[in-house]
This record gives sequence, structure tokens and C-alpha cells, in this order.
Amino acid sequence: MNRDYTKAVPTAWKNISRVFTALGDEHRQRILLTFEPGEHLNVGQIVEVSTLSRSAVSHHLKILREAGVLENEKIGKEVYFWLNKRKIKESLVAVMDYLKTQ
Amino acid sequence: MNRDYTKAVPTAWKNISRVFTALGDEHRQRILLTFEPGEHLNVGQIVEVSTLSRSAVSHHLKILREAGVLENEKIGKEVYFWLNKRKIKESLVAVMDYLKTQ
DNA sequence: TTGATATGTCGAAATATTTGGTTATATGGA
DNA sequence: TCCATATAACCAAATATTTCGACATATCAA
Repeated sequence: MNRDYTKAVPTAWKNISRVFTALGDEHRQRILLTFEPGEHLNVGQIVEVSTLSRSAVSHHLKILREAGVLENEKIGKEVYFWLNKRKIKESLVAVMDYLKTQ
Repeated sequence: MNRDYTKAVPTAWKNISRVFTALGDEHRQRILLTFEPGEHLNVGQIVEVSTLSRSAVSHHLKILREAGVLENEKIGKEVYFWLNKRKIKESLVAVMDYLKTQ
């Protein structure tokens, strides 16, 4: 039995945790699945295919962005979002590596 | 833009969602990290290394079990839990595969 | 059968997250 | 500059999750 994590987990795991929390919500999954390969979508487009209000979508986009799952850039009046594949893969690999030691 | 997921995600993704929700909580991460390779732990042992009450731990174990992340078996008076590596890996691979199409 | 132990379940309170209306800010066009 | 548009930030209400004590159930040993 490993007692190292009685009180807390390492920072690396906290970051992973945020990614998993981000992916663990169905609304956020729906947003992610909306992206076609390499596609950049602006907030309005994402709201358009969502059943949620603009501010709820904005909230979920913030969580996805803060987890590093999405990146964004403002172009003119619009903010475009796209998948950060590297970041998602990193988190998955971290858990894969943990499983390998198990 | 893929509009297929406007209202819902496929069942496969709902199952993945449960795994990610399970892994996205720090208390649950701490429980998972407590397991040494191949180890089976009973509830009392997990409570012992936790800062939470027995019933809170029981609640988290239920979430982990229902997500398929942990398996369990009652032996005598005790219930032993262990990691379901296959199930966790399956969920990670599903997301990896999604990333490959991106 | 009685008592001790291990665990699960229930219910209510505490806490956190989600939601959507409203307001603020930035951008670009007339 | 003034106005329309896109988005973010703020706030309060609705909802969901977490927490823990109390109670219920199962097992085993005396």
C-alpha cells in the first residue's frame, strides 16, 4: 500500500485531473466532438450547435481552455477555439504510464 | 463542423465519460495511487490512508466501481478492491483513437 | 444466539458546479 | 465618433456532488 498520496497528489496529477474533469462532462464532450479534423470554431458556432445558453457554453469553454484541452485566439471580433491534441495526449499517456507500472 | 453531437453523445462516450469523471477527482486519484502493483486493498485499509470519513470513502469507491475503474470482491467480512487496468486502458485508447482522426 | 467487526445505505447539511440573464469590454464598420 | 456585433465577466438561482453521522446488513467467533 502506497501512503505517499494520503494528503495530496503531485502537481503533475493535478493538471491531469483538470483534463479528466474537463473530459468527464457530457456537454463538454459534445463540444469537443463537434470539431472536425484541424477545425477552428468560434464561440458563436459552438453555441449554435449547443442546447445551452451562450454564457453556459462560455463557462464550459473556459474550463476546457484552463485544462489546456482547447486553445484559442481572438481574430477580429471573434474568438476561435481548436483542440490541443498534444495536451490531451500527454494526459492520457501519463495515465498509460502509471498503468504500465501496475 | 460536426453536428451529430448536438443533443447527445454515443453510449460508448457516456461510458468513457464516467471513467473520466471518476479520474477527475483528487480524492479518487489519491485512492487509485494508493494501490501498489497488483495489490488488492480492503475498504478499511483505504479509509486508513484517507483524510475522509468511512462513508465518504465508500461513496468514492462506489463511483470508481460503477465507472469500472475498480473491481471488488467480498472475502469474509471484508470487501477487497483492485484496479481494472483493462477498463481504464480501454477508455484512454478510445480517446487516443478519436485524436488520431483529428 | 450474542457480540464484535466490516461495510453499505440513507438522509440531511455543506459545498461546488452549472446555468442563463445582465452588464462590461473590445472590435470593426458606417 | 457612434453603433452593431462578438465575447467575456459577473451574479444569483437552480442543480448536483460531497460529506458524515446514524442506521442496516452480513459475517464470523465465542
